[in-house]
Amino acid sequence: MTRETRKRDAAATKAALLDAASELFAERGFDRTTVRDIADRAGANQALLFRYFGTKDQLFEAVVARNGRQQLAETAPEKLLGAALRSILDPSGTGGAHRAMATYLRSAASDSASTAIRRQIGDEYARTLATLTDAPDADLRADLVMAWVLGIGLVRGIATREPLASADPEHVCDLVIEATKTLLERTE
Amino acid sequence: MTRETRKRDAAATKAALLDAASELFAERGFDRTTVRDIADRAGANQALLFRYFGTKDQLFEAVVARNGRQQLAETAPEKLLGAALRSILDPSGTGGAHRAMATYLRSAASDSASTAIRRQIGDEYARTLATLTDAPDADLRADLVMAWVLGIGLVRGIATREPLASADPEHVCDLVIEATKTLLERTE
DNA sequence: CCAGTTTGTAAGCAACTGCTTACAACGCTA
DNA sequence: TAGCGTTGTAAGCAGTTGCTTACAAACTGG
Repeated sequence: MTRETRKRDAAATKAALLDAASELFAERGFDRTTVRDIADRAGANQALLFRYFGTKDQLFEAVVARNGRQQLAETAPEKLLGAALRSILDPSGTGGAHRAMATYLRSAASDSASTAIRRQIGDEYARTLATLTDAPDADLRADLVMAWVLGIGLVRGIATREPLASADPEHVCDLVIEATKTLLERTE
Repeated sequence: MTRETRKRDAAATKAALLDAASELFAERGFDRTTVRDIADRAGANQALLFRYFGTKDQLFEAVVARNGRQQLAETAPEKLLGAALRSILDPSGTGGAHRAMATYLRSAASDSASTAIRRQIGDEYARTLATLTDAPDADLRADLVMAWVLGIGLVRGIATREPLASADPEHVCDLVIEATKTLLERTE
């Protein structure tokens, strides 16, 4: 993993670039992350980034695709809301989930080619959430739930508003899930 | 207002810059808005922008301060949630409210000096919302409500997820307000 | 009418951006 | 070992960014 042991190993370099990009996009968003930063953190040369991924946009797509799928595959439908909430609420959570949301959030304002892949990830989350209600407008309600999770991540992790930012995750979870029940159970 | 009639009018130029900046920051966020764009839309010279506002950051502060206060002063506390929701849901709403939220959203990832002023605006919204409940953790619940509004704006206006993006505003309003009642009324 | 201040303009600077190119070092195969 | 595709490197290009400077034009007070 250190740079000494990785000489002439394309796969490892590729992975290192992907990892570095994943971290940086989550930390700073798309715009504020430069290809030089990514290459530096990966301990690789800038030019390799373009050789392997073509373009900064395409690198972003690769990152989002990898992280999003991974996290989604790991949680059961009825636990997705709780899991997503907890992962966004737990500051120590550097796992895939948190990073997927953070990336989504911090790059939400960038309307590059990556829009497509972002939408796709969102679709998969929403579709899963929609199975939790049998209201006729299930998809809309699922969108609203997702919006809430994202909003909480926004307020907590980026705007770092108090008291939300340092509130007890379980307490917040309770409040949101309770209110969400109202949203999901009312059948018009 | 046209450029012909405004020759040597510092106040008007300043206002035009402020207006142009307000629009552009709301449309594209802080990072993706250039000082050249702002000056162009205002029909003013770039250098004046720096003469009057000092720095791009400070211009942003001026914009956010002006818009946020203005909108907040215009709506009664108990109608703030509905108003904020409606203004974020109505695409034709080019008024101050919509713009304040959009600006907050699209520049959420930018951690420049403008962070302070953003936080301040957020505080004022949250404080108003907190008056709507008498729960001991009123501030936290207010933050959650605000997070939801912002999240909806994010999903609808930036990610443009369907079906939320083109859903009937009133219907969405009903769903959210209903669920919010649960959140605000439960006294633990 | 003339000095002095205010308002507007044009040009440019230094830093940074995504991306490219020319080339060296390496390792496999024949 | 000679040849050749793969991997890594250094330098740079063209465009954009925030911001500054030097200067012209307009207004104002004496």
